[in-house]
Amino acid sequence: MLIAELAVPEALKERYQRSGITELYPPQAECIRKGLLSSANQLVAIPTASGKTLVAELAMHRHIAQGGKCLYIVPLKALASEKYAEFSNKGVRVGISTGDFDRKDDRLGRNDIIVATSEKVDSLLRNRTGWIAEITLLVVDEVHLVDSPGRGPTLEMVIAKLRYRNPSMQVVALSATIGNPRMLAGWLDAELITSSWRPVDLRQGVYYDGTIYFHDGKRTVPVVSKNFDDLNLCLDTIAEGGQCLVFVSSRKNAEAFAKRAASAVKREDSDLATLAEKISAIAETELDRTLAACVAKGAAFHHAGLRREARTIVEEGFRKGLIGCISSTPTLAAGLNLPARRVIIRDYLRFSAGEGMQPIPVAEYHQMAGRAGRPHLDPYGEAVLIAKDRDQVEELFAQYIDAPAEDAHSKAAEPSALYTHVLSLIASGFAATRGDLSAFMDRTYYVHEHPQGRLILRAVDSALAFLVRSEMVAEVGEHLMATESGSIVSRLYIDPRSAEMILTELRAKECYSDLGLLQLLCCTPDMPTLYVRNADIALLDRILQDRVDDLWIDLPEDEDDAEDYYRSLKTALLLSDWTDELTDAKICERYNVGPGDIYGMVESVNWLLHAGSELARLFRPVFHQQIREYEICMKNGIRRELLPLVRLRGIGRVRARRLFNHGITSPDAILAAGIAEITKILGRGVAEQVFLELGRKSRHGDDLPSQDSERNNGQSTLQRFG
DNA sequence: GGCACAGCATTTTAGACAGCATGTC
DNA sequence: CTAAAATGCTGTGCC
Repeated sequence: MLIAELAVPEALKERYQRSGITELYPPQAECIRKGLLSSANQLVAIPTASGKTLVAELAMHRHIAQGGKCLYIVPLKALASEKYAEFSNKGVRVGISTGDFDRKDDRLGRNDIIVATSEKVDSLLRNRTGWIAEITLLVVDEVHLVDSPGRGPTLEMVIAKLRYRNPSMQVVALSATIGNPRMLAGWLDAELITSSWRPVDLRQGVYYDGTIYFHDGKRTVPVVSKNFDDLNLCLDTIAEGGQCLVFVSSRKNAEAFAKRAASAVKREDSDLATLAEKISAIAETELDRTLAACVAKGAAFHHAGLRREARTIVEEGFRKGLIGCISSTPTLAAGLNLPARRVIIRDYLRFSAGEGMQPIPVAEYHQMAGRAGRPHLDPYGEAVLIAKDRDQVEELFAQYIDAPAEDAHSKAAEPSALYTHVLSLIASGFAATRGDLSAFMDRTYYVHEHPQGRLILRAVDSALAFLVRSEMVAEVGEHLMATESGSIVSRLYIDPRSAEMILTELRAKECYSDLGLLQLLCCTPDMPTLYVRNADIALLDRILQDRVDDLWIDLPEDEDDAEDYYRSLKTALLLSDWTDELTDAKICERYNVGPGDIYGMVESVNWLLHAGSELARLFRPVFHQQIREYEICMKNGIRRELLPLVRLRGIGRVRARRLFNHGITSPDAILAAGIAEITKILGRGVAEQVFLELGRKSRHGDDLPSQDSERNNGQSTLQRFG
């Protein structure tokens, strides 16, 4: 089917034709034939990289041409950015909304396409964002993730909510291949499009003892390294002029492989040197330096311990063809689209808490294998599993290559998932009685899969009981309504169980303590916590003794709960070190984490600190100011004494500390010191900027105490420059 | 006594969404 | 509980 024949705007067709796209791929053509452009709901379950985005784009542009508005839901922030860039500059207005980026909500609504994560959409629904009602086309990328235990229920509820609000909205759901696409399509009232067609030939095989075995033949891999088969596979691809992606099971493995690959590849190249220099320039920790050293020789590793900048540099270096191979944890499997000639799935077993080593799901294998072969650039793609012995060759073929994809089952009946969703249904007007709640549940994938829906109704009941008990929902006769705290908790987007913990502790504590608050937040189900090593326990016990007065939560009686307790304590200590201005390098060493982990944890706790300060504002006002201030400390990684300084534009962690150590502790002191003195400390550009701002503030009379500062608890004049 | 190191025992182990209001070195 | 690599520990041999 030709692009030119399609009922979509001419401008879009011309754009495609200019970039060489003249004909649809077979699965795309099938979507058109099955009514994509005449508002039929569709579930498109086809392999990665076989043109799903184009299907969505065609449908979106058709809606926009008719005055409609499109919402594109993705599972990851990185994917949101990728899609945002992809849809932009094609003659329509595109917006993005994730926790990171947000063009203010009302402005956001002016776009034709809005790309957002599922949680963000849920949050927008909870805040009753007006433009949601204008959505005429919903695109859900990676719908099969309704199956994921943690976040699947949110996606499921968001889809159900949107369809409830906009009954005539078209739904286009994009999915990886799954075992039960018919079931999922049934839920969505969607036409099903399945296919195994791929634009680039994908050869899947198993390596054993110098040979890759394919269904239709084999390929000998030259032996370069005596001991390392994985390395030989990698070098083979590079020698052939391709690039290689190696999936391994742990960060340590990823680093170890990259080091080995680096010394084997040893490519010397000025572009590589520049790239390595870029990493060195931002390097603060040992991890960054190791990465720089590997990149200089043409190999890299990739995992969530890396800071974002470092990850981006690696991804770009690979995309440009400079880096020959990346060894990666699953970060790259699910995230960005970063194809390579050959993908090596080296570790198909991965540790899972409580279950030991588990084989990765078939779906994940496909996701990794699907990265093989860059359209228009590689003649073919190869995905290779590595067998440990001869028998395993057959096993791996059966277990992965020839295995059917897993079914996607709803996880919405998981009791832990429903607290937040039941509250949100009541607080944002989807349900006003128990009957409404159960009627709404009928619209879920869970009930579509289990028509009786017993389990989910029981989970709804127990969630509701909790919400009533903790006074977030009030039940008056038949009527269910969110209380003030319930409605705030729903909008803050934290788990009601977290909110309940925070509220009880805030109300119970006589004295405020930064560490106590951190510890509390880290005990919350919304906070990811650090792994506790054996050697940590002694250290943590000592802290437990030394800082009894600061801590808010006691070691639980039950020994089974001790691990979680230590985990949250360790996490709280890391964050406390961050606001104590320890360097990244020091924190990484002390807690055995990467800089990326620090960033992630600070981000999570910031969100909870914000929630905590909002809850305190209403229910424990004496603590409010202090929590708000500590929130700023956490954001900047500073002690309280620097608070007055970071209020200034252009002054962050480092500059504030430099000023403070020169005895300049407040904006007033800056003015008093004079521009010459400040120039000596911060340099001319920054000093001028600071004085410009100070001048502007006083002209506007902004240096008078603001209304807020009456609640100031004796903490100096923080509000002055707000 | 001190130290290098083989060889055995123990330890450790992936990822990432949300609020808010805009800018670090 | 399952694996495998990294790390820790012990004991030996050597000077």
